[in-house]
Amino acid sequence: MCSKFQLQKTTMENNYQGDLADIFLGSSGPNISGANNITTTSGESSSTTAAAAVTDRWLGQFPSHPINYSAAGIEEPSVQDFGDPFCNLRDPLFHDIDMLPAGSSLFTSNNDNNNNNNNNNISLFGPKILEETEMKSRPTGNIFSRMLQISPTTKLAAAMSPCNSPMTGAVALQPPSTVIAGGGALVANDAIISPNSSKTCLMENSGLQISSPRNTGIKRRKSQAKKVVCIPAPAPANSRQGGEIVPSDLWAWRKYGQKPIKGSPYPRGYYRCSSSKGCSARKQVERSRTDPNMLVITYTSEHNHPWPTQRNSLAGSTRSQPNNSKHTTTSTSKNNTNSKDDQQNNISTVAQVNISKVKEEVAELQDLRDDHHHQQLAVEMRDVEFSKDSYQPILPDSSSNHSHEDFFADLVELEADPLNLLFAKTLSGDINEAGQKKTIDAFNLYDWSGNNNNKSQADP
DNA sequence: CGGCTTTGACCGGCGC
DNA sequence: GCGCCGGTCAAAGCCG
Repeated sequence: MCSKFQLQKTTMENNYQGDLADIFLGSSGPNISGANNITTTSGESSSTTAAAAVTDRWLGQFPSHPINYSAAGIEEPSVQDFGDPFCNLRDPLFHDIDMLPAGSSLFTSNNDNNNNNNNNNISLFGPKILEETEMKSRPTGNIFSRMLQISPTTKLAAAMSPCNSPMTGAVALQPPSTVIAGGGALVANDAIISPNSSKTCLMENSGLQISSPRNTGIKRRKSQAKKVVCIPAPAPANSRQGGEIVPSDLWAWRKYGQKPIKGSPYPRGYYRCSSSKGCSARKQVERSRTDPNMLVITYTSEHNHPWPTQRNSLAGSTRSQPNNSKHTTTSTSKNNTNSKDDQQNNISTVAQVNISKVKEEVAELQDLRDDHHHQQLAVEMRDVEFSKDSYQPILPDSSSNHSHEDFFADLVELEADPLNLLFAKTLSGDINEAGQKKTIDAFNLYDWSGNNNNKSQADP
Protein backbone atom coordinates (compact mmCIF):
# COMPACT_ATOMS: atom_id res chain seq x y z
CA MET A 1 0.00 0.00 0.00
CA CYS A 2 2.91 2.18 0.45
CA SER A 3 4.87 1.46 -2.60
CA LYS A 4 6.88 4.27 -3.87
CA PHE A 5 7.65 5.34 -7.26
CA GLN A 6 9.77 7.88 -8.82
CA LEU A 7 8.83 11.18 -10.04
CA GLN A 8 10.43 11.44 -13.34
CA LYS A 9 11.07 14.10 -15.77
CA THR A 10 9.85 13.81 -19.21
CA THR A 11 12.11 12.89 -21.96
CA MET A 12 11.94 16.23 -23.51
CA GLU A 13 14.33 18.32 -21.60
CA ASN A 14 15.73 18.33 -18.18
CA ASN A 15 14.50 21.72 -17.35
CA TYR A 16 11.03 20.74 -18.12
CA GLN A 17 8.71 22.88 -16.11
CA GLY A 18 5.46 21.41 -16.83
CA ASP A 19 3.33 21.70 -19.77
CA LEU A 20 3.29 18.85 -22.07
CA ALA A 21 3.06 16.19 -19.53
CA ASP A 22 0.89 18.26 -17.36
CA ILE A 23 -2.44 17.47 -18.69
CA PHE A 24 -5.55 17.49 -16.74
CA LEU A 25 -8.40 15.75 -18.31
CA GLY A 26 -11.77 15.90 -16.82
CA SER A 27 -14.85 14.13 -17.85
CA SER A 28 -18.39 15.18 -18.35
CA GLY A 29 -19.59 12.05 -19.92
CA PRO A 30 -22.54 10.79 -18.02
CA ASN A 31 -21.42 7.27 -18.48
CA ILE A 32 -18.04 7.88 -17.11
CA SER A 33 -18.52 6.88 -13.58
CA GLY A 34 -17.54 9.20 -10.88
CA ALA A 35 -17.27 12.49 -12.57
CA ASN A 36 -20.27 13.68 -10.70
CA ASN A 37 -19.90 11.41 -7.80
CA ILE A 38 -16.93 12.68 -6.00
CA THR A 39 -17.48 12.58 -2.33
CA THR A 40 -15.92 14.60 0.33
CA THR A 41 -13.42 13.00 2.55
CA SER A 42 -15.76 13.26 5.43
CA GLY A 43 -18.24 11.18 3.59
CA GLU A 44 -20.99 13.70 3.79
CA SER A 45 -24.01 12.80 1.83
CA SER A 46 -24.34 16.12 0.17
CA SER A 47 -20.93 15.52 -0.88
CA THR A 48 -20.67 16.40 -4.43
CA THR A 49 -17.57 18.32 -3.92
CA ALA A 50 -16.41 21.50 -5.32
CA ALA A 51 -14.07 19.48 -7.40
CA ALA A 52 -16.97 17.77 -8.97
CA ALA A 53 -18.67 21.07 -9.30
CA VAL A 54 -15.76 22.60 -10.98
CA THR A 55 -15.55 19.69 -13.25
CA ASP A 56 -19.15 19.91 -14.16
CA ARG A 57 -19.15 23.58 -14.60
CA TRP A 58 -15.98 23.61 -16.49
CA LEU A 59 -17.13 20.89 -18.69
CA GLY A 60 -20.32 22.69 -19.19
CA GLN A 61 -18.44 24.56 -21.80
CA PHE A 62 -18.13 21.50 -23.84
CA PRO A 63 -20.64 19.43 -25.63
CA SER A 64 -21.53 16.28 -23.89
CA HIS A 65 -21.22 13.13 -25.86
CA PRO A 66 -22.72 10.26 -24.03
CA ILE A 67 -21.01 7.07 -24.76
CA ASN A 68 -22.87 4.32 -26.38
CA TYR A 69 -20.71 1.60 -25.08
CA SER A 70 -22.51 -1.20 -26.71
CA ALA A 71 -22.55 0.48 -30.05
CA ALA A 72 -18.95 1.32 -29.74
CA GLY A 73 -18.09 -2.17 -28.77
CA ILE A 74 -16.73 -0.91 -25.53
CA GLU A 75 -17.01 -2.59 -22.27
CA GLU A 76 -19.08 -0.39 -20.10
CA PRO A 77 -17.44 0.58 -16.88
CA SER A 78 -18.75 -1.46 -14.09
CA VAL A 79 -19.08 -0.55 -10.49
CA GLN A 80 -17.97 -4.01 -9.64
CA ASP A 81 -14.87 -3.43 -11.50
CA PHE A 82 -13.96 -0.69 -9.18
CA GLY A 83 -15.96 -1.62 -6.20
CA ASP A 84 -14.29 0.44 -3.63
CA PRO A 85 -14.72 3.85 -2.12
CA PHE A 86 -11.80 5.11 -4.10
CA CYS A 87 -13.29 4.14 -7.32
CA ASN A 88 -15.28 7.20 -7.98
CA LEU A 89 -12.59 9.42 -6.75
CA ARG A 90 -9.99 7.95 -8.85
CA ASP A 91 -11.95 7.54 -11.91
CA PRO A 92 -13.16 10.99 -12.73
CA LEU A 93 -10.42 13.23 -11.64
CA PHE A 94 -7.48 11.19 -10.71
CA HIS A 95 -7.25 8.53 -13.24
CA ASP A 96 -3.70 9.29 -13.53
CA ILE A 97 -2.37 6.41 -15.41
CA ASP A 98 0.97 7.97 -15.50
CA MET A 99 1.04 7.84 -11.79
CA LEU A 100 0.61 4.17 -11.57
CA PRO A 101 3.38 2.18 -10.11
CA ALA A 102 4.84 -0.33 -12.40
CA GLY A 103 2.61 -3.30 -12.68
CA SER A 104 -0.49 -1.54 -11.56
CA SER A 105 -3.48 -2.08 -13.66
CA LEU A 106 -5.88 0.66 -13.08
CA PHE A 107 -7.36 0.34 -16.48
CA THR A 108 -7.02 -3.27 -16.99
CA SER A 109 -7.59 -4.96 -20.19
CA ASN A 110 -10.35 -7.44 -20.57
CA ASN A 111 -7.92 -10.12 -19.68
CA ASP A 112 -6.89 -8.34 -16.60
CA ASN A 113 -10.08 -8.01 -14.72
CA ASN A 114 -8.84 -10.16 -11.94
CA ASN A 115 -6.58 -7.41 -10.90
CA ASN A 116 -9.25 -4.87 -10.47
CA ASN A 117 -9.66 -5.45 -6.81
CA ASN A 118 -6.18 -4.27 -6.27
CA ASN A 119 -7.01 -0.85 -7.43
CA ASN A 120 -7.36 0.41 -3.93
CA ASN A 121 -3.69 0.51 -3.74
CA ILE A 122 -3.24 2.87 -6.53
CA SER A 123 -2.35 6.37 -5.75
CA LEU A 124 -4.57 9.10 -6.88
CA PHE A 125 -2.05 11.78 -6.94
CA GLY A 126 1.43 10.62 -7.30
CA PRO A 127 2.63 12.28 -10.42
CA LYS A 128 4.82 10.12 -12.44
CA ILE A 129 5.87 11.02 -15.85
CA LEU A 130 6.71 8.04 -17.85
CA GLU A 131 9.64 8.16 -20.03
CA GLU A 132 9.25 6.81 -23.45
CA THR A 133 11.51 3.94 -22.75
CA GLU A 134 9.49 3.03 -19.75
CA MET A 135 6.34 3.08 -21.71
CA LYS A 136 7.79 0.86 -24.31
CA SER A 137 8.91 -1.62 -21.76
CA ARG A 138 5.53 -2.07 -20.25
CA PRO A 139 4.23 -5.55 -20.71
CA THR A 140 1.01 -5.99 -22.52
CA GLY A 141 -2.09 -6.64 -20.58
CA ASN A 142 -1.91 -3.70 -18.32
CA ILE A 143 -2.58 -0.08 -18.63
CA PHE A 144 0.59 0.61 -20.38
CA SER A 145 -0.20 -1.67 -23.17
CA ARG A 146 -2.79 0.84 -24.11
CA MET A 147 -0.43 3.69 -24.20
CA LEU A 148 0.58 3.82 -27.75
CA GLN A 149 3.69 5.69 -28.13
CA ILE A 150 3.78 8.13 -30.90
CA SER A 151 7.33 8.51 -31.78
CA PRO A 152 8.55 11.08 -34.20
CA THR A 153 9.61 8.34 -36.52
CA THR A 154 6.49 6.31 -36.53
CA LYS A 155 4.11 6.68 -39.35
CA LEU A 156 0.55 5.95 -38.54
CA ALA A 157 -2.11 5.38 -41.04
CA ALA A 158 -4.73 6.62 -38.68
CA ALA A 159 -3.54 10.12 -39.09
CA MET A 160 -5.32 12.53 -36.89
CA SER A 161 -8.02 10.16 -36.01
CA PRO A 162 -7.68 10.24 -32.30
CA CYS A 163 -11.25 10.44 -31.51
CA ASN A 164 -12.57 7.03 -32.07
CA SER A 165 -12.51 6.60 -28.40
CA PRO A 166 -15.46 7.68 -26.38
CA MET A 167 -13.80 10.47 -24.63
CA THR A 168 -16.32 12.77 -23.28
CA GLY A 169 -15.94 16.13 -21.81
CA ALA A 170 -12.27 15.97 -21.40
CA VAL A 171 -10.62 19.18 -20.54
CA ALA A 172 -7.05 20.02 -20.92
CA LEU A 173 -5.09 22.08 -18.56
CA GLN A 174 -1.43 22.30 -18.05
CA PRO A 175 -0.58 22.47 -14.46
CA PRO A 176 2.91 21.37 -13.84
CA SER A 177 3.88 17.86 -13.15
CA THR A 178 0.69 15.99 -13.33
CA VAL A 179 -1.30 14.00 -15.73
CA ILE A 180 -4.78 13.61 -14.51
CA ALA A 181 -7.18 11.81 -16.69
CA GLY A 182 -10.78 12.04 -15.79
CA GLY A 183 -12.43 9.14 -17.39
CA GLY A 184 -11.63 10.56 -20.69
CA ALA A 185 -8.36 10.34 -22.37
CA LEU A 186 -5.01 10.32 -20.90
CA VAL A 187 -2.16 11.96 -22.53
CA ALA A 188 1.21 10.75 -21.71
CA ASN A 189 4.50 11.28 -23.25
CA ASP A 190 3.66 11.14 -26.87
CA ALA A 191 0.78 8.91 -26.21
CA ILE A 192 -2.84 9.16 -25.54
CA ILE A 193 -5.23 6.56 -24.42
CA SER A 194 -8.81 6.24 -23.60
CA PRO A 195 -9.09 4.55 -20.28
CA ASN A 196 -12.69 3.57 -20.63
CA SER A 197 -12.25 2.07 -23.93
CA SER A 198 -10.54 -0.89 -25.33
CA LYS A 199 -9.71 1.35 -28.13
CA THR A 200 -6.75 3.53 -27.91
CA CYS A 201 -7.06 7.13 -28.71
CA LEU A 202 -4.12 7.43 -30.92
CA MET A 203 -2.71 10.60 -32.16
CA GLU A 204 -0.81 10.81 -35.29
CA ASN A 205 2.22 12.72 -34.41
CA SER A 206 4.88 11.95 -36.85
CA GLY A 207 3.25 13.98 -39.50
CA LEU A 208 3.56 17.06 -37.42
CA GLN A 209 6.62 18.82 -38.42
CA ILE A 210 8.18 21.55 -36.48
CA SER A 211 10.56 23.69 -38.30
CA SER A 212 12.36 26.74 -37.27
CA PRO A 213 13.32 28.24 -40.56
CA ARG A 214 14.54 31.40 -39.03
CA ASN A 215 16.26 29.87 -36.15
CA THR A 216 19.74 28.61 -36.21
CA GLY A 217 19.09 25.98 -38.74
CA ILE A 218 18.60 23.24 -36.25
CA LYS A 219 16.61 20.49 -37.79
CA ARG A 220 13.75 19.84 -35.52
CA ARG A 221 11.12 18.24 -37.59
CA LYS A 222 11.74 14.71 -36.61
CA SER A 223 13.38 15.19 -33.31
CA GLN A 224 10.94 17.55 -31.74
CA ALA A 225 9.06 15.92 -28.94
CA LYS A 226 5.39 16.62 -28.93
CA LYS A 227 2.43 15.85 -26.83
CA VAL A 228 -0.96 15.49 -28.25
CA VAL A 229 -4.17 16.10 -26.42
CA CYS A 230 -7.57 15.31 -27.70
CA ILE A 231 -10.39 17.17 -26.08
CA PRO A 232 -13.98 17.86 -26.94
CA ALA A 233 -14.37 20.95 -28.98
CA PRO A 234 -16.03 23.63 -26.92
CA ALA A 235 -18.10 24.90 -29.78
CA PRO A 236 -19.34 23.83 -33.15
CA ALA A 237 -16.94 23.98 -35.98
CA ASN A 238 -18.82 26.77 -37.61
CA SER A 239 -18.46 29.03 -34.64
CA ARG A 240 -16.23 31.29 -36.58
CA GLN A 241 -14.70 31.14 -39.91
CA GLY A 242 -11.24 29.82 -39.66
CA GLY A 243 -11.23 30.17 -35.97
CA GLU A 244 -11.30 27.75 -33.15
CA ILE A 245 -12.54 28.13 -29.67
CA VAL A 246 -9.63 26.83 -27.79
CA PRO A 247 -10.12 25.98 -24.18
CA SER A 248 -7.70 28.08 -22.32
CA ASP A 249 -5.32 26.55 -19.92
CA LEU A 250 -3.03 27.83 -17.29
CA TRP A 251 -0.66 29.32 -19.75
CA ALA A 252 -1.11 32.33 -21.84
CA TRP A 253 -0.98 31.61 -25.53
CA ARG A 254 -0.69 33.93 -28.41
CA LYS A 255 -1.77 32.88 -31.81
CA TYR A 256 0.87 33.48 -34.40
CA GLY A 257 -0.42 31.65 -37.36
CA GLN A 258 -3.05 29.57 -38.94
CA LYS A 259 -2.76 27.25 -41.83
CA PRO A 260 -5.11 25.08 -43.73
CA ILE A 261 -3.98 21.52 -43.47
CA LYS A 262 -4.15 19.28 -46.42
CA GLY A 263 -6.66 16.55 -45.95
CA SER A 264 -8.45 18.34 -43.21
CA PRO A 265 -11.30 20.74 -43.66
CA TYR A 266 -10.22 22.49 -40.55
CA PRO A 267 -7.31 24.86 -40.27
CA ARG A 268 -4.60 24.45 -37.72
CA GLY A 269 -3.89 27.26 -35.39
CA TYR A 270 -0.43 27.93 -34.11
CA TYR A 271 0.08 29.32 -30.67
CA ARG A 272 3.12 30.22 -28.68
CA CYS A 273 3.43 30.94 -25.03
CA SER A 274 3.03 34.59 -24.30
CA SER A 275 3.53 34.30 -20.59
CA SER A 276 7.16 34.95 -20.87
CA LYS A 277 9.38 36.32 -23.52
CA GLY A 278 11.69 33.74 -24.85
CA CYS A 279 9.49 30.88 -23.89
CA SER A 280 9.65 28.32 -26.62
CA ALA A 281 6.47 26.52 -25.69
CA ARG A 282 4.10 26.15 -28.57
CA LYS A 283 0.93 24.44 -29.30
CA GLN A 284 -1.08 23.65 -32.35
CA VAL A 285 -4.80 23.43 -32.27
CA GLU A 286 -6.97 21.88 -34.86
CA ARG A 287 -10.11 19.91 -35.11
CA SER A 288 -9.91 16.25 -35.65
CA ARG A 289 -10.58 15.54 -39.22
CA THR A 290 -12.47 12.45 -38.28
CA ASP A 291 -14.42 13.90 -35.41
CA PRO A 292 -15.07 17.61 -35.70
CA ASN A 293 -16.33 17.57 -32.16
CA MET A 294 -12.88 16.95 -30.93
CA LEU A 295 -9.98 19.29 -30.77
CA VAL A 296 -6.49 18.02 -31.21
CA ILE A 297 -3.93 20.06 -29.38
CA THR A 298 -0.31 19.37 -29.97
CA TYR A 299 2.16 20.79 -27.53
CA THR A 300 5.68 21.39 -28.59
CA SER A 301 8.64 22.35 -26.55
CA GLU A 302 8.25 23.35 -22.98
CA HIS A 303 7.90 26.43 -20.91
CA ASN A 304 11.08 27.87 -19.53
CA HIS A 305 9.36 29.75 -16.80
CA PRO A 306 6.96 29.15 -13.95
CA TRP A 307 3.37 29.33 -14.71
CA PRO A 308 1.83 32.68 -15.06
CA THR A 309 0.36 33.95 -11.88
CA GLN A 310 0.28 37.59 -12.72
CA ARG A 311 -2.84 38.91 -14.18
CA ASN A 312 -1.17 40.58 -17.08
CA SER A 313 0.66 37.46 -17.95
CA LEU A 314 -2.67 35.85 -18.56
CA ALA A 315 -4.10 38.70 -20.48
CA GLY A 316 -5.69 37.63 -23.65
CA SER A 317 -5.28 34.00 -22.93
CA THR A 318 -8.89 33.41 -23.71
CA ARG A 319 -9.15 35.84 -26.47
CA SER A 320 -9.18 33.09 -28.96
CA GLN A 321 -12.68 32.42 -27.83
CA PRO A 322 -14.58 34.89 -29.90
CA ASN A 323 -17.71 34.78 -27.85
CA ASN A 324 -15.70 35.54 -24.81
CA SER A 325 -13.81 38.43 -26.13
CA LYS A 326 -15.46 40.71 -23.66
CA HIS A 327 -14.82 38.34 -20.85
CA THR A 328 -11.17 37.84 -20.88
CA THR A 329 -9.06 37.74 -17.84
CA THR A 330 -9.05 41.45 -17.72
CA SER A 331 -12.73 41.68 -17.29
CA THR A 332 -12.65 38.89 -14.80
CA SER A 333 -10.20 40.67 -12.64
CA LYS A 334 -12.09 43.86 -12.39
CA ASN A 335 -15.64 42.83 -12.82
CA ASN A 336 -17.25 40.55 -10.36
CA THR A 337 -20.76 40.93 -11.57
CA ASN A 338 -20.67 38.61 -14.47
CA SER A 339 -23.82 36.89 -15.47
CA LYS A 340 -24.13 33.19 -15.17
CA ASP A 341 -23.38 32.76 -18.80
CA ASP A 342 -20.40 34.94 -18.42
CA GLN A 343 -19.25 32.77 -15.62
CA GLN A 344 -19.40 29.78 -17.82
CA ASN A 345 -17.39 31.58 -20.36
CA ASN A 346 -14.91 32.56 -17.76
CA ILE A 347 -14.50 29.22 -16.20
CA SER A 348 -11.01 28.73 -17.36
CA THR A 349 -10.07 32.21 -16.42
CA VAL A 350 -11.42 31.81 -12.95
CA ALA A 351 -9.59 28.58 -12.67
CA GLN A 352 -6.42 30.38 -13.41
CA VAL A 353 -7.11 32.90 -10.74
CA ASN A 354 -8.01 30.23 -8.26
CA ILE A 355 -4.88 28.34 -8.99
CA SER A 356 -2.97 31.38 -7.92
CA LYS A 357 -4.94 31.42 -4.74
CA VAL A 358 -4.14 27.84 -4.11
CA LYS A 359 -0.51 28.59 -4.44
CA GLU A 360 -0.78 31.35 -1.90
CA GLU A 361 -2.64 29.16 0.51
CA VAL A 362 -0.02 26.56 0.19
CA ALA A 363 2.58 29.13 0.93
CA GLU A 364 0.74 30.13 4.06
CA LEU A 365 0.48 26.60 5.26
CA GLN A 366 4.09 26.08 4.64
CA ASP A 367 4.90 29.09 6.69
CA LEU A 368 3.09 27.43 9.53
CA ARG A 369 5.14 24.38 9.29
CA ASP A 370 8.56 25.81 9.11
CA ASP A 371 9.81 22.48 8.06
CA HIS A 372 13.04 22.99 6.34
CA HIS A 373 13.30 19.47 5.16
CA HIS A 374 10.08 19.66 3.29
CA GLN A 375 10.92 23.03 1.99
CA GLN A 376 13.87 21.40 0.45
CA LEU A 377 11.62 18.78 -0.97
CA ALA A 378 9.56 21.45 -2.54
CA VAL A 379 12.54 22.78 -4.32
CA GLU A 380 13.49 19.40 -5.53
CA MET A 381 10.05 18.00 -5.97
CA ARG A 382 10.61 17.03 -9.52
CA ASP A 383 13.23 14.58 -8.55
CA VAL A 384 12.09 13.53 -5.19
CA GLU A 385 10.85 10.10 -4.46
CA PHE A 386 7.76 10.15 -2.41
CA SER A 387 5.21 7.88 -0.97
CA LYS A 388 2.07 7.57 -2.92
CA ASP A 389 0.31 7.19 0.37
CA SER A 390 0.86 10.85 0.76
CA TYR A 391 -1.75 11.32 -1.84
CA GLN A 392 -4.23 8.90 -0.50
CA PRO A 393 -7.48 10.66 0.06
CA ILE A 394 -8.75 10.65 3.58
CA LEU A 395 -11.83 8.56 3.62
CA PRO A 396 -13.78 7.26 6.56
CA ASP A 397 -12.79 3.67 6.14
CA SER A 398 -9.51 4.14 4.57
CA SER A 399 -6.44 3.34 6.46
CA SER A 400 -5.86 6.91 7.32
CA ASN A 401 -2.85 6.67 9.46
CA HIS A 402 -2.11 9.72 7.53
CA SER A 403 0.08 11.70 9.76
CA HIS A 404 0.05 15.42 9.70
CA GLU A 405 3.60 15.32 8.76
CA ASP A 406 2.69 13.38 5.72
CA PHE A 407 0.01 15.79 4.90
CA PHE A 408 2.35 18.65 4.93
CA ALA A 409 4.65 16.66 2.86
CA ASP A 410 1.79 16.46 0.47
CA LEU A 411 1.49 20.15 0.44
CA VAL A 412 5.04 20.52 -0.48
CA GLU A 413 4.72 18.02 -3.17
CA LEU A 414 1.72 19.74 -4.46
CA GLU A 415 3.06 23.18 -4.30
CA ALA A 416 4.25 23.22 -7.78
CA ASP A 417 1.08 21.67 -8.89
CA PRO A 418 -1.82 23.77 -7.77
CA LEU A 419 -4.25 21.68 -9.62
CA ASN A 420 -3.23 18.72 -7.65
CA LEU A 421 -3.62 20.76 -4.58
CA LEU A 422 -6.92 21.93 -5.74
CA PHE A 423 -8.24 18.44 -5.73
CA ALA A 424 -6.29 17.33 -2.77
CA LYS A 425 -7.79 20.08 -0.74
CA THR A 426 -11.18 19.18 -1.83
CA LEU A 427 -10.71 15.63 -0.88
CA SER A 428 -8.99 15.97 2.40
CA GLY A 429 -9.59 19.45 3.58
CA ASP A 430 -6.89 21.42 5.19
CA ILE A 431 -5.20 20.63 8.37
CA ASN A 432 -3.50 23.14 10.46
CA GLU A 433 -0.36 22.59 12.35
CA ALA A 434 -2.17 21.31 15.40
CA GLY A 435 -3.64 18.62 13.28
CA GLN A 436 -7.11 20.02 13.35
CA LYS A 437 -9.24 20.08 10.36
CA LYS A 438 -9.23 23.54 9.05
CA THR A 439 -12.05 24.55 6.90
CA ILE A 440 -10.10 26.47 4.48
CA ASP A 441 -12.29 27.62 1.73
CA ALA A 442 -11.44 25.07 -0.78
CA PHE A 443 -14.57 26.17 -2.47
CA ASN A 444 -13.04 29.44 -3.06
CA LEU A 445 -11.26 27.60 -5.72
CA TYR A 446 -14.50 26.99 -7.37
CA ASP A 447 -16.09 30.27 -6.83
CA TRP A 448 -17.49 30.63 -10.25
CA SER A 449 -19.86 33.26 -9.09
CA GLY A 450 -17.31 35.91 -9.62
CA ASN A 451 -17.90 37.25 -6.16
CA ASN A 452 -14.49 36.39 -5.07
CA ASN A 453 -12.85 39.37 -3.56
CA ASN A 454 -10.11 37.44 -2.01
CA LYS A 455 -6.98 39.44 -1.91
CA SER A 456 -5.09 36.56 -3.33
CA GLN A 457 -6.64 37.09 -6.65
CA ALA A 458 -3.86 37.71 -8.96
CA ASP A 459 -4.87 41.15 -9.90
CA PRO A 460 -3.36 43.71 -7.56
C1' DC B 1 -0.58 51.86 -25.76
C1' DG B 2 0.21 47.11 -25.29
C1' DG B 3 -1.18 42.78 -26.57
C1' DC B 4 -3.96 40.27 -29.33
C1' DT B 5 -5.67 38.02 -33.94
C1' DT B 6 -5.52 37.77 -38.82
C1' DT B 7 -3.33 36.69 -42.95
C1' DG B 8 -0.17 36.65 -46.81
C1' DA B 9 4.60 35.76 -47.48
C1' DC B 10 8.65 33.35 -46.57
C1' DC B 11 11.41 29.41 -45.61
C1' DG B 12 12.99 24.66 -44.97
C1' DG B 13 11.99 19.68 -44.85
C1' DC B 14 10.49 15.99 -47.37
C1' DG B 15 8.87 13.04 -51.15
C1' DC B 16 9.03 12.10 -55.89
C1' DG C 1 16.00 19.51 -58.55
C1' DC C 2 11.39 20.61 -58.06
C1' DG C 3 7.14 21.18 -55.95
C1' DC C 4 4.26 20.39 -52.06
C1' DC C 5 3.45 21.06 -47.46
C1' DG C 6 3.77 22.73 -42.89
C1' DG C 7 5.68 26.06 -39.58
C1' DT C 8 6.91 30.73 -38.70
C1' DC C 9 7.31 35.63 -39.45
C1' DA C 10 5.64 40.13 -39.50
C1' DA C 11 2.65 43.85 -40.98
C1' DA C 12 -1.91 45.48 -40.33
C1' DG C 13 -5.79 46.07 -37.78
C1' DC C 14 -8.60 45.32 -33.60
C1' DC C 15 -9.62 45.65 -28.77
C1' DG C 16 -9.73 47.04 -23.94
